[in-house]
Amino acid sequence: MKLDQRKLNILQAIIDDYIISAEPVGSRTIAKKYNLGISSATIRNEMADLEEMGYLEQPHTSAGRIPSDKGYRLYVDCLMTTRVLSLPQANYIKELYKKSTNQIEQIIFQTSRILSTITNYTAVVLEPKLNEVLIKHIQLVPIDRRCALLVVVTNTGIARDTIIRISEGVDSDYLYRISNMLNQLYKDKSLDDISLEPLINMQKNVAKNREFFNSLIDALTVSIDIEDAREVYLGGTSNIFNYPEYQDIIKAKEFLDLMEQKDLLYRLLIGSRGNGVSVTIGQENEYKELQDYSVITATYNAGSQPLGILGIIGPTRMEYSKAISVMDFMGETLSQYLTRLFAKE
Amino acid sequence: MKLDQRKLNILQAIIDDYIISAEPVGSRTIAKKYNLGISSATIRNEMADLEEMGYLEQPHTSAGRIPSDKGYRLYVDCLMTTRVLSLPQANYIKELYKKSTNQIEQIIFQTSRILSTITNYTAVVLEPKLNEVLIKHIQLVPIDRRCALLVVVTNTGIARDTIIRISEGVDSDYLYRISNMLNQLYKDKSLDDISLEPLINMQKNVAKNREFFNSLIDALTVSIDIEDAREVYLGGTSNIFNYPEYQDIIKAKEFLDLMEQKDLLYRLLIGSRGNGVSVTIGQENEYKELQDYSVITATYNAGSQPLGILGIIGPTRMEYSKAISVMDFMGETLSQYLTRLFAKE
DNA sequence: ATTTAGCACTCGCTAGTGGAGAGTGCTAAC
DNA sequence: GTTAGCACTCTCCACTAGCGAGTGCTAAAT
Repeated sequence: MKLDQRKLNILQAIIDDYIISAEPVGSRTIAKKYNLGISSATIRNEMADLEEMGYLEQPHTSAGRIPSDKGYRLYVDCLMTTRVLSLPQANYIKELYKKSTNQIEQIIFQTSRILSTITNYTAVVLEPKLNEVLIKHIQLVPIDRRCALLVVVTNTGIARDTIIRISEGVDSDYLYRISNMLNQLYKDKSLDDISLEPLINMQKNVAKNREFFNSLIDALTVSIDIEDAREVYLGGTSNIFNYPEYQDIIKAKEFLDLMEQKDLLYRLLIGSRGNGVSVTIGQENEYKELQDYSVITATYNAGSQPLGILGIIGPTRMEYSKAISVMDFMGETLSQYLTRLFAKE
Repeated sequence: MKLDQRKLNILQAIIDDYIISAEPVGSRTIAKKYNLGISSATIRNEMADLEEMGYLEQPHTSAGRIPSDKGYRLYVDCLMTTRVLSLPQANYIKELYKKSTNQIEQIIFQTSRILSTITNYTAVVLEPKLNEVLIKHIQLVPIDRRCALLVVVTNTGIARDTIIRISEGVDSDYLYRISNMLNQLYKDKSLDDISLEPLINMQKNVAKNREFFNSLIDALTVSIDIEDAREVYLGGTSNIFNYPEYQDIIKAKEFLDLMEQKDLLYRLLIGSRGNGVSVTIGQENEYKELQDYSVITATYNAGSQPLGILGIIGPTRMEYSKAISVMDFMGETLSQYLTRLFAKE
């Protein structure tokens, strides 16, 4: 069977309609609302064909048709009318960003809120990470007699701090000397090729302060495991309730439980292919738990350096056209913002 | 009318039963299940009295009674049998803490998860803050030619970082000198009595690098506004769905929207009275949005220094006895953990 | 050879009905 | 003061009937 233009028109009409109404679409609706110049009977025949080809589904006999994941895919790739964000909307977003501080976490948090508010879906935003994270500075800061803070600053603008306990003989002078040494050892080194060996050797040679070194090595190990610490920011989890397909309390709970699994969200975002905007529809998702949803992701960067990923999660019956344009714009805007922040010159 | 012992016994039985069943409790149920030695008819009379006194409510004629907020209050203050956590449960919690790192945020996050898992309610945990937050260290770290990071470390073990843009003439040597100066100015000062004046003067006197100083002053202002940045950690938001009174999708959405208002949760926790465990039932809550829920909070500290607050939010029909014992234990355990971490000697 | 009108049939949704069950309040007896 | 008995109330559930939307098929029209 061939997918001729008429079938495509009908499919488009059905999906457009279903996205708005959330009700199975019947042949008469299409015939009346969309002037395709054919009768409902003809549309009925075509719809039967489209179902056979896998683009439509019927919830039960004598109901209208709803799009399948395959149908949505075709729609997203070929059928939908692509939009550009309206100027007022674009300005609105930019305006919101102006209120941000320069704290990276603040900006990312803000982004998740803006995204969920504007799209009405649940937003997930991954904290930035450079491909090559370099250590810019390491410092041991004495807090009181028995504890100190190890602060590691990277070129992504993120500082991590870990408490370490210190033993009797360690004073702030000593900490200062160790800080200097750590800087010499690790400054401008990539997180990936940091070796703890020099520290371990040192521990062996210096008989005293053994406990302190243990603590230090532990803390450093934790601190440089940046990947582990990339926070995922969530916004608008309750938005899912706006959609009739998730009025069911069981489904709602399922969704919320998913959203609390930070590692799942992390893998979801990380796994999104390529640069720019990417759409994953229902069963296309590699995670079973998410195969009832559609996910749209977009990358953001500083200059040409990819930094992180933002995404929205909603029902497969998503307003793809609007959502994609928003994601595109947000990725772009955030990139601009961060590029300016990190500007090399 | 007098609240004699028999009335109290009946009230206790009703509340105990209702907390488990979530169904209005009838006189026959009480007569059969709890051996009070009186017939259902007598209980009926007493129940009518208790209703008149405001301790019970009737959803509709010919239904059983449910406790009012006032009833729960009496229950919590006088009637319920107080429990202590069983040893296995206590050990279980301690075991979970052993997996934590020494990163404060990690510990607090962990706490919110443990709390929500064990109680089956939604947990909120406020990041620590000392009464007197002292700056232990300030450092400007060059990231690249045009931007640097201002890192402020406090004695609470929290580092905050803010990006600042730097102008042409500023090199890492210069940043280093400024860092030293900042440390001299602000080290061991309380956040409350930090004055930006010296910096502003400096900016006036040093004609060049005006832009850099602007940026620095802004960043410092943001960094020392610690109160603004106290993160509230949430756990188990979906737990609310476990309870029949929140099966309604509209109520559920309301709840989730509340939980996204970090500032509300912040004020809720901060406003909890006194030291130790505190229970707020329904309408007792000063925030209208939360008058359908009960909140139990507990403080945690390091030594004698109060640090922060943890809380759980659930239906007014809460397992107060169990919840209170868990909160008590968790506050204690977290305090011990942090006390050891910050131990002065 | 398509396209369309007509029609019988299917299925979900809704409103209405009628017990069953749980619980109350009252009265009168204990 | 307590209790048994009873009439009454109200919710909940299952059942039914009818409506409406939509389909697929057939036969006529283009």
